[in-house]
Amino acid sequence: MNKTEIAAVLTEIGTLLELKGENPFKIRAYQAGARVVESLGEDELTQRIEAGTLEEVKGIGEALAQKITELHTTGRLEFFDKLAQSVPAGLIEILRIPGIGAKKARTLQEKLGIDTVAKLRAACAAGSVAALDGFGEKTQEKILEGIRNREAYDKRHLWLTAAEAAAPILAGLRKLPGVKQVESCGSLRRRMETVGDLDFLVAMTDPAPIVGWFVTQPAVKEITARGETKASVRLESGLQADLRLVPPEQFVFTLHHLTGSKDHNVQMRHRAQQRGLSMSEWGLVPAAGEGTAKEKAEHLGRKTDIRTEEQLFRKLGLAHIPPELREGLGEIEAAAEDALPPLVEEGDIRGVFHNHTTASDGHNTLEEMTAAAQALGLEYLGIADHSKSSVQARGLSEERLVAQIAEIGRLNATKKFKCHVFTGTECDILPDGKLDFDAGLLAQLDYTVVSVHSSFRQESAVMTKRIIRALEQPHVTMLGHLTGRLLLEREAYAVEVDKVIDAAIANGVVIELNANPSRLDLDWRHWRKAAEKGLLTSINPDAHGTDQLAYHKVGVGAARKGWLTKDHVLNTRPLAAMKKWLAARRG
DNA sequence: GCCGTTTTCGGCCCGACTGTTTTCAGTCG
Repeated sequence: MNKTEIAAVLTEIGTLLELKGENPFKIRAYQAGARVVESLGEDELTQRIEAGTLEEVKGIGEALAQKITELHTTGRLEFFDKLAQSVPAGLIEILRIPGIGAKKARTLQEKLGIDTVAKLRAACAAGSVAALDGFGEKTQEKILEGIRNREAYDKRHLWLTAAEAAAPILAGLRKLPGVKQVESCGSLRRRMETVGDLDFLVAMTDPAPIVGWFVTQPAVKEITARGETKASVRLESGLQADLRLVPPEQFVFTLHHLTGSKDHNVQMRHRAQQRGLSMSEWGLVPAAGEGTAKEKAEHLGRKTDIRTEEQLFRKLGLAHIPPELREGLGEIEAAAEDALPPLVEEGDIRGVFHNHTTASDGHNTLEEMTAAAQALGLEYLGIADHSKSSVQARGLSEERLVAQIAEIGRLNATKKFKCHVFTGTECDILPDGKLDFDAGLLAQLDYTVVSVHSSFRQESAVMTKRIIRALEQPHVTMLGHLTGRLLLEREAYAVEVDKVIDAAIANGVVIELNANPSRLDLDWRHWRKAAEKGLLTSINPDAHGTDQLAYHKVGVGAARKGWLTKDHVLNTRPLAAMKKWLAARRG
């Protein structure tokens, strides 16, 4: 089993234990274990299992190490099989209905024999759920509503979709009287590739009008909770949006808390404890003494001199950790040693490669794309239309590509645009690893992106060999969307990413960070290690229209999550340096 | 089940909101 599959089993064990009413801390240990396994490299996991050093990893003890090893080597786990048999499969689905936790799910099963969503719906319709102790009419109605909406509500949303939904709400909140500070938190602020819900935090003096404004926004479909300092709504798109209101002196603590991630927060609280402090959304207060964290924070509130996250981190002896890095993957250790990298920024991007025009499946002409790139302040634009085998995308024949090279040459010569256009292609990697164009033609281009667009279902070893073979061909500049995933739509194809990374480094090939919001491929989780090994990336919008050229900004978010600096990103180089680099690469 | 510069046992975050209660349990984040 690979690490993703193992992590899924550990997570499911956690869920099953929850349904059995097990010790909550044991459940948390399995969930934490799953996250730790997911964060390890595939190679590292294998090596540790072989060397028996799995227990050295924080969060994995004797029991988890044994179970992970069994899963990795045999692909099965007796403990899990027995556990799964003892819990009806339908209960897990019932647990996903909002308002139903482990306790309620168990009650439903024990008292009414409910172990599927269908039975639950029938019981609600018959009114027998409302008659249970601890349940009532409203709960029953909420469950029915939850069953009706679960598809839309379960869904996560692309980062850009969430960002676009959040923008008008943020802007509106900022304009309200009495509002001092506003920020969106959670995975949106951490720039995760997908977002489950929106979290808005407001520093203010009078909550009532703000809550009133929030729940009456045009995009609001349903109000799910409305209190003094909190409100939750469901937007038309299915996105949930939460609002939190705090006094100004508490803002920074709640901002950090709601930004997360959970793992990061756990580690931060631990660090605070080591310093005799207690950290929470309420404040950073002495751990000793009577009273809750909230009471102490309220008592100290006006006296605290911490107003920014920089100050909050400094109080714990840490350099400022950008939100993108707060995943509990070593950022606190690095911040303690002042070893956090200076992350690449949107403004560092000087030009973009891998863009399409109407010559293949783009929506805008060469000139329109160039004008749009210039309007974005970019110094250069790389065209990379599809090659002949991508028939569905009107891939260019050799003749049409030669004609396009000439056309781009003429456009550059007119000096009509300050933005320079580089000639290129997105050349198909054929199923056997050969390229769709021969080396003679590729040599005439400024650069070549090679990508897989067919035979997605090849075995992992075959796919890996196929891609590596392509990287070894002359005149290959970059590898496009390494795994071919489409977020929330299509899984990555089976491929050994680490081996492809090593081959790219060996052949001096760049691996793109495809910045299309549905791709963000190669995934940010790989970049830190890959960059340390010497891999270079290019943040490519893969724009199929002028409106998509700015996708590189989304890609910068993913690059930042991957700990990348300006030096790791090829297209932060100015035009002259870029020309020189490409010329040297062509040899 | 994990962890330890309070180290092998006893913690492990905790408060808001809801719906059900009649003082609180369950869920959620």
